[in-house]
Amino acid sequence: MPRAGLSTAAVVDHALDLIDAQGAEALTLAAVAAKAGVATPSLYKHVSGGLAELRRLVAVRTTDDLTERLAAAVLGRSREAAVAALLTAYAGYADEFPRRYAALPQAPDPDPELSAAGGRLVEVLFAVLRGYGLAGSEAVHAARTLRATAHGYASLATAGAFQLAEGRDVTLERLTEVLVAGLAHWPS
Amino acid sequence: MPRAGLSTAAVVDHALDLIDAQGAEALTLAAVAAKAGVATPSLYKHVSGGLAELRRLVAVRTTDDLTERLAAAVLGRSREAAVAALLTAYAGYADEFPRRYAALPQAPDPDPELSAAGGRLVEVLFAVLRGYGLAGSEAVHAARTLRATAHGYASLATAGAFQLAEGRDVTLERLTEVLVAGLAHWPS
DNA sequence: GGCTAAGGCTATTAGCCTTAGCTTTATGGC
DNA sequence: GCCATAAAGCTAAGGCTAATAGCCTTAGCC
Repeated sequence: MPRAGLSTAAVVDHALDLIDAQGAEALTLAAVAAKAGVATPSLYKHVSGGLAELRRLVAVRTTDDLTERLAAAVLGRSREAAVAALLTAYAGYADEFPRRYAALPQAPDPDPELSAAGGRLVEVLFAVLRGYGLAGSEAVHAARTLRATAHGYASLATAGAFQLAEGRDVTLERLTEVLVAGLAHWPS
Repeated sequence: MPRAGLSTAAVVDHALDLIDAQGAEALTLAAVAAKAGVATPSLYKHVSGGLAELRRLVAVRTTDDLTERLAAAVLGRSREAAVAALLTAYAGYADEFPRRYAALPQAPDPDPELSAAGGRLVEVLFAVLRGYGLAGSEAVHAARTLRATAHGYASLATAGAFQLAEGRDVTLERLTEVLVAGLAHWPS
């Protein structure tokens, strides 16, 4: 029995493929093992915590991917342009990988690694807010506002909540305008 | 074997109890049956679609409960007061039943009944927007903005994403102010 | 050449969902 | 008051999954 040459990262790759193709429900150790050409228990050599840890790893990977995109999008921009680019990139990621994004909240509850990934994402938001001269507690509230807005839109969009004929793009534009205006006249 | 006097609604009640107490992961037909004092297969008499349908029913019930709260909160208010009351009520519901709210996106994907429940919720938002003279397509975009904001905040709050020391209440205040201002000067 | 560690495997257990078919209870009409 | 029938429960069984235990083999290094 030749080695399959698996690794933790490769297992996560297969997991993401499964989720993207069939949704979070389809993420099962048996399915991942089949994709990897390996027996189910062998996965425990790379993902010792079993299914729960795999879900956690998927969430961390997704969050980090998203963070990278956001960082690239805001690079070299500031204020309105940065906020607009951020929201566009955020929504774009969710649009490109809807099932993956929808699977994010499936991760086990309070996890240090996932929190750290969230922290890295928030750092990008803080960087954008620096252009508005926001710091300290108000920057925290503004960052939460930014994140809540982006996540709320992405979450509803991927969940198929926007069923009326009106284009989602326009909604995102309006949302962006409201947010930009709100940051420009931040209440404090 | 005396009758347990079960009904679809009672099954959903038990499901909600389980979710509230132990999270969405704990929602299993076996556990519901145990709570109801019934053998597992008996549940199929009331929830013919099995676990998937139960999850769907839970989501519908939760959405309707939330809608009722929102409707009560905005009753007799308009404009800023209505928006503030709406967001407070929305966040309050998620805060009171965090696991139930977090379980919402677990429902099977495109479902007519759940869509209808979502539609009823959106009707409340439209009612609030009437105070702003918004109608037609712009009202749709504004309603989505409203919903995305409320859901984004609630979703992140229940997921434990707000870990810094700053109070969530203040964040919600800021979010409300931004939204109120955005609606007052709606871009169109 | 041999040792060690890592990466596979099979076998097994336990828990769950689901279907099928039987039995009992309650109810409504006569 | 009795009986037919539908609803509501049951047991039994099948199939899927995660997870653990214990074994075997490969790869690499001393």
